[in-house]
Amino acid sequence: MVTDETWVDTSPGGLLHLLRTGRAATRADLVRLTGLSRGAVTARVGALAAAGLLLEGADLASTGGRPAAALRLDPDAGVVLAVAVGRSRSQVGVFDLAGREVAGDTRDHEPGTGARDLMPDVAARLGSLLDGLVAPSAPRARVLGVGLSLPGSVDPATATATDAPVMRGWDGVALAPYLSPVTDAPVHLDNDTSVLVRSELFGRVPVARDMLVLKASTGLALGIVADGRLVGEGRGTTGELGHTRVEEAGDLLCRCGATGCLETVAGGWALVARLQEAGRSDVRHVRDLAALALAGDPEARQLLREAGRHLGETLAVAVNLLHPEAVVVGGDMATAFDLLTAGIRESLHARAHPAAARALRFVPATHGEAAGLHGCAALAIDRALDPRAVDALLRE
Amino acid sequence: MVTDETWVDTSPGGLLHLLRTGRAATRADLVRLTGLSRGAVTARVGALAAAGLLLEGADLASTGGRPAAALRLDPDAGVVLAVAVGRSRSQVGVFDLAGREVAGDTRDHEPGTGARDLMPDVAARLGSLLDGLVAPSAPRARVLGVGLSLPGSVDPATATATDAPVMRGWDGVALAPYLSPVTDAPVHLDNDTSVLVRSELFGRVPVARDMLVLKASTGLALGIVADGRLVGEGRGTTGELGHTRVEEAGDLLCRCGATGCLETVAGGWALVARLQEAGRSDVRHVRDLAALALAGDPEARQLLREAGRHLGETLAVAVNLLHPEAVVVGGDMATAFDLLTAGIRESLHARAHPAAARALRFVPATHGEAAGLHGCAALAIDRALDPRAVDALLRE
DNA sequence: ACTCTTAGGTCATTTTCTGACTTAAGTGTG
DNA sequence: CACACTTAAGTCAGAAAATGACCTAAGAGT
Repeated sequence: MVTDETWVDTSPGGLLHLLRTGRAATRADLVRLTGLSRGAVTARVGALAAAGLLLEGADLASTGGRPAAALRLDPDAGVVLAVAVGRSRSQVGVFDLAGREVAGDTRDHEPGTGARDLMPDVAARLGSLLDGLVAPSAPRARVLGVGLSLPGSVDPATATATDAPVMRGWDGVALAPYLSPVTDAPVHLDNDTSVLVRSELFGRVPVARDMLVLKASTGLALGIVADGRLVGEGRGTTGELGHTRVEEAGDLLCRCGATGCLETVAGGWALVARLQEAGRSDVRHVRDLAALALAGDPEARQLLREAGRHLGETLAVAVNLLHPEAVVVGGDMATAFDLLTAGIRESLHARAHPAAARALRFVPATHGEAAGLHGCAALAIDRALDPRAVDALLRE
Repeated sequence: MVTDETWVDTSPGGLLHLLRTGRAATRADLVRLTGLSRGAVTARVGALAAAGLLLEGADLASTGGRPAAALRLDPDAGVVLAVAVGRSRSQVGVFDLAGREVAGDTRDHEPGTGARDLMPDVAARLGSLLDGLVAPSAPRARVLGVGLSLPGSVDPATATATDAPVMRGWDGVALAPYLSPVTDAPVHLDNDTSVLVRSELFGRVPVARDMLVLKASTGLALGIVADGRLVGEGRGTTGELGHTRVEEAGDLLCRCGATGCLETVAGGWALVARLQEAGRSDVRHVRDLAALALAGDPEARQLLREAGRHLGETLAVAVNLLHPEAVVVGGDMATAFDLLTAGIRESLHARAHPAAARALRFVPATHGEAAGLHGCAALAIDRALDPRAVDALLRE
């Protein structure tokens, strides 16, 4: 194995990538980082600017000499579409290339709604969002890609769900065709947790080079970032956390059909079920549960904290194995961040290596409720502005 | 994040890397893989051959046209030294650049022997191994590097152990100076498990792009390979498996000072202790235990199988999280591979996702008892023949 | 014997990069 | 407040490197 972490892509697309990810901001930075000569950098930057991808911003503060001109991607060089489909909710949005939401729409649907029913609706909503945009003259022409996420395993190559037990009516359905009325830009599908991880890594030097991204929602999943990269990127699956058998779950029946899964004691669906059994029929969704807890409901608080404790026990193995610096908490339960992490911390300190547990920081997902959607946008943008894609664009 | 898995290093060193790792064997392969023109490849191959790094082997079988000339690294362009220090044993060796052991020596030492006592001995043994070599005229001059491994955490940058609770007398001692009488080639230190993983990845297309490498020896550790790369490479630590608290261990006191660690029910030291308590004072080491089990001793077999079961329970979390294709089993317990994996399989099927567990293959470590040592050699070779190092060499 | 296929070398042309020179635009100082 | 100093960035001739058309080599198939 070669430690090529010092390697930098010196192609024009590579330079744009350095600028996009915040590792460089000026031509001088690029010269330093790439080892390229000033001339070569000037030429590449010129080409990127000519292609309308790069903007020369205001001068930065001087550091004792001539102030550098800030370079940045032109966020309006195009837009991407983002679609995050959940069990009972779908979010769609239009994003600029800086990853900012330009327009968006969230709608609930009946759990169990299949692709054939939901996707035309998604396409229609995307279409009207695009039509509603004022600024760009011909917005549809400038759609550079679509990022789509689903719970469960997907095949990114064909943009098809492959194993989505929670999403009946999606397995094996090719999703790209549904979007053809809106755009013929490439459609990228990934797992909902992968996409959550992406939203944390997008366009900046990440919080930590090694971290875990917990998606605590209806189900439980874990994304792993090692050396600043998403582990298993492009495989369309992420860490199954929810269906590991744990002692405390005993013989409780899980929605996956097995018994004793972690989800039965710490998954959102199980917590909601527990409240409902206790007569709280107003609680229909994890979001309701989290809201109740935030409002001070003792039962909900107790449940979430307990869930955190159970979660922490399994998480401890991951922490020991990977020695991450941080745990990012996303998903619907993350609304009650403090409660959940308090529980996790508790059992982590009991179960994991003391040094590893102590050093751990807990951070809420950057974009909160819309983190998944932002991740979908990040997916599409990263693909559209992939160094090699940009190079190909410039060659035209 | 950019999926640069399709990226290939087209520098001369990059070509050598492609040849070394078995992804290319002929000039034509290199042309196909790199997209470089024939001329460019010819020039680079020529330069590598002129530097004495590359050998033109016999012609390969024709595939309907002129047979291709096989290119391969000259395995005798240099040697590397390998040193694997364990709790009670040190292995040293001289390896050619193809990773073949040219000379080696294994010696037991008193557990607890410090660096100050052992390292001069290691250096002396390396010196006499080198002196004993017949083939190369001036062998010491051709030592391209030293690979060294220790149990516990290390700082690769300074070649110093940072946290080796099992290895008192090694913490904070810079190891490179001890080897200066033998060679002034660079000394590379890594964790024993990292090095085990390296031995699996070295010089070939790996068994699986995603796999776990279990080191089951006195202690328990896990190396993770995702997308063909060692996760956390260069951090000098690997997956702590042994010190995760598990239910079954109850309040058993671990050698780390805590209670309830997995090691207390599945670590080699604990199994040996258990046999000794039962009056089997002839069993002093995990190797004795494994040997007994292989010889049919029912008590030893029972213990190993049980250890496998405990191990599998924690391993299940890793399997669910990472969906590996294979688990490579190394370490002293791996001698009793069948017993151990039978136990692991059992609880894995009970605890992990059925699909993930079913697809899993169990494979013994390629180099058996000497896997760690081979890994040390692999470390030194990979560093010495790193594309950028080779490029630098050619520029001279 | 011949044609086809694949491997591999050669070299003039083209592409690309460097590196010295120049301009620009700020800071600090006597 | 002129003047040296520092940092940023553009320009272009010369140097370096890659390409791609053309060539030879050496087997298989018929």
